[in-house]
Amino acid sequence: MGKQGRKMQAEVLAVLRRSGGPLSAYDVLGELREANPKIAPPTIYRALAALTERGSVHRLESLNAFMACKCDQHANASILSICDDCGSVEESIAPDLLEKVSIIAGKSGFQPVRHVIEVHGVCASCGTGLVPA
Amino acid sequence: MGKQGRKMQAEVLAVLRRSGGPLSAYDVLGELREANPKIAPPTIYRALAALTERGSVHRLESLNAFMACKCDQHANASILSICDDCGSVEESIAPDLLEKVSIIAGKSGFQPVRHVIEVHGVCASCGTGLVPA
DNA sequence: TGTGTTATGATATAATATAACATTATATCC
DNA sequence: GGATATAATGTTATATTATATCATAACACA
Repeated sequence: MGKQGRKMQAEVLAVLRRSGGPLSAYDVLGELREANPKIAPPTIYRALAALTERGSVHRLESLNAFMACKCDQHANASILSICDDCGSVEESIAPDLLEKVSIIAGKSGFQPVRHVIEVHGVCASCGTGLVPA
Repeated sequence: MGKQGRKMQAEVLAVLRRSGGPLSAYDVLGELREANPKIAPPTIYRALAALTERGSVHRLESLNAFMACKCDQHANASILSICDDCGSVEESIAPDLLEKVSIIAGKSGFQPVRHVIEVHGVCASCGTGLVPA
């Protein structure tokens, strides 16, 4: 992979961590271009692909965005709860649930490889007061 | 909504049904342009939005594609099993699983509104022979 | 060192999606 | 019916997301 690749990955990860929330690839690109205006999209996408593969970064498929993994225990896929009001995202780990999904998906011989579980809704702080008795 | 909107939705749905599998919005656009070359992307996206809202069509977030619902019982979100080899997609219905997902996502007060559950892997026919004893 | 392999850089462009506004159809009121 | 408001649709343009392609550079190792 080479040093430069790792360095770029570290920089991309740093940007995502600083942000705390999901960023588009072009958001990341924009930030890194402040230091180095010559960076091109494929560079970012390559770094994101490596980070995603490794589990340090999650891709939010329903948002076309990326986020640093917060749980530091990413053997398993996460359940991502996305607040449509404020854009915040929470991660939940639930290996048994993944297994249930796999079983259902696998009913007719399908072999699961990767799980995408995203839940859109309203987070606790945005939802306060919205639920009458 | 008007007659023309409904007609367009019917045509889009027909294209998706004929295909059987997932199509991108631009695939649909291409097909419909054979009959009417002047159709523009927003027309397709509006029809797809209406169909998706109604549940007749599923959006595959991890594929940026759309597919006619096959189960004709779409009160609940589906679990979509996507074969990365042949591109075929299977739908499964599992309301109890959705509820479990909701419970997990809802732990810290999050209120789920929409579930995205997609499983990538290899379908039965593509996987044949790949699993040694 | 030479040679094959893999990673990176750079350019361009493809693919996906929506903003913005003009136009047309539909409803409503008088 | 005609005037006016409302909402749906058409049209143009452009924004956003992602990748193909090929050139170049680093590396592995005989």
